[in-house]
Amino acid sequence: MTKPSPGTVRTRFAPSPTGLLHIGGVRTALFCWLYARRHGGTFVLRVEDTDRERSTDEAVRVILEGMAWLGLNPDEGPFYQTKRYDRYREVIANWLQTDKAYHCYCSKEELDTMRAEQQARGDKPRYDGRCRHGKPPVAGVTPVVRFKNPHEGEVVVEDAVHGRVVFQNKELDDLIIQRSDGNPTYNFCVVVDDHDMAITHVIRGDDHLNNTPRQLNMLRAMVGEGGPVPVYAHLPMILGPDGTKLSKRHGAVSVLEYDREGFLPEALLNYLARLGWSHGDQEVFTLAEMVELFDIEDVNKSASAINPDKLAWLNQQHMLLADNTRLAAMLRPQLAAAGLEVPADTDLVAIVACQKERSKTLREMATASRFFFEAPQAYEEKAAKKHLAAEGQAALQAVIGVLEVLPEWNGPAIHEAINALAAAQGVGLGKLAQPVRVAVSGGSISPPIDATLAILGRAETLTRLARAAVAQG
RNA sequence: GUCCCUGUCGUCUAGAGGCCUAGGACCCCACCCUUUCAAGGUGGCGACACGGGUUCGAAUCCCGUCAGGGACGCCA
Repeated sequence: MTKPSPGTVRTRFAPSPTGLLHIGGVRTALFCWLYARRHGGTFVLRVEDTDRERSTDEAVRVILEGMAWLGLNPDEGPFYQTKRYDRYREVIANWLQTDKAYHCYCSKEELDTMRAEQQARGDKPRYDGRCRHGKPPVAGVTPVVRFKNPHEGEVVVEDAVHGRVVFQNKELDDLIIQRSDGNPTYNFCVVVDDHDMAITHVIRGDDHLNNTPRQLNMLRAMVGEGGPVPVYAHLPMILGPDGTKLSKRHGAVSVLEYDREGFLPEALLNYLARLGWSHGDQEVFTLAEMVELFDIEDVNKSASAINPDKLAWLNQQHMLLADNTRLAAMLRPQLAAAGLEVPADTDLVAIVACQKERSKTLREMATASRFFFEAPQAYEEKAAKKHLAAEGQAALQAVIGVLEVLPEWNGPAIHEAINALAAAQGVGLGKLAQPVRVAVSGGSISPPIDATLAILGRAETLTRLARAAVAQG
């Protein structure tokens, strides 16, 4: 395949708002977006809402908000198919007139019977074309419109990820392009839109590979035999962690849920990019690197299961890379969701700085940071037993002694003071740090004690130490 | 049932006939570092679905089998 020249590439992401946008759709959107960015092209967003029964405003909202959150902004659109009905009717009228389509009066029951018979014979169920050569209108029945698919020959799909795939026209049938209620159908609208929007690369899930020959036949009805057709690229499916189809139980949740759970958009995107695509041994990619390195030719053919552990790991990798001020702003809503009030003078950036290497997500970070905002209600039993007994009490008193008189309250000063005390007493740092940790955090886990106390402030630190120093019997 | 697609560690992947004793990553385990937890470092466990060909040589090419998935709607 020849490389597209700059500025000519046009890709589209065409979700249908019948379910909430989940990571399967996001991966498709990402590859479309990356390909357009990589080749200096145009990324189009088109909402395929011709199924008016099942499309919801909520689903449309999730698509728009989700893509905005991820930064996958369209260069054109969103377009809505329901706003293009005049155009679809125009094409259908033209096809009816030029004998490329015809009215079909078959009832649902009739079609069901026909399919049942075919199944019983071991045939592939397909419309047998009984109305194809003109049948008198049936009174009181509004006909559907069917496309006249060629009977002979084959359709060749030159797929960018699967290679050449050949279908026989005799396997296809005359599909309905307009329902009896007048609404056009999916496969038809896709063809008209991809043509009208001058899409050069159709990148979508490989569940659409089987639709491609029908679409190619209709496209040729529009542009003629030698007319331009887009490059097709059918991406492998994404499966749930157990290797089965993505479902509500695992993974098929709204993409916005990942925001709520404290994932970074670039981490999700990085994770999704590595599903079916790779660049040597590299695991962590910035958005810029993905744009620079991505190519549809390097995409795999086989389906892949999502791995929540790896997503979490990648999220931490990206937090480590991210700017602390930005992370602090993202941490705020997580703290609020955890029911914590953040005083105006809190140094969230300092909290982020010491927590990000010990958190997989921002939600985890919020949870682990609770004690910065609330004094411990109780001490973790095991930790208290071990560190707040007689020996611990003495350690706390000694620490209180040096911290009370510390001239400056900052990390290095605290570090030095406690180190000096440990040296003077001839004990390891742990002997002092652990009791302090339990006293201020309520448990045995926290960032380094000097950073922790610096953030907490002198007054709060001394209050908590004093309380712990007498708390245990 | 018919047609189409896919098959490398548990998972994501590298691999374009000799660089493969099959590499990396997540997970798990051990050790190092260490003030706890992490992060980081080192090492370990662990795969070419099966059977036939082609070839001096096959994870790689061909055929078959098996397994998984998709499509077959007045859903998209």
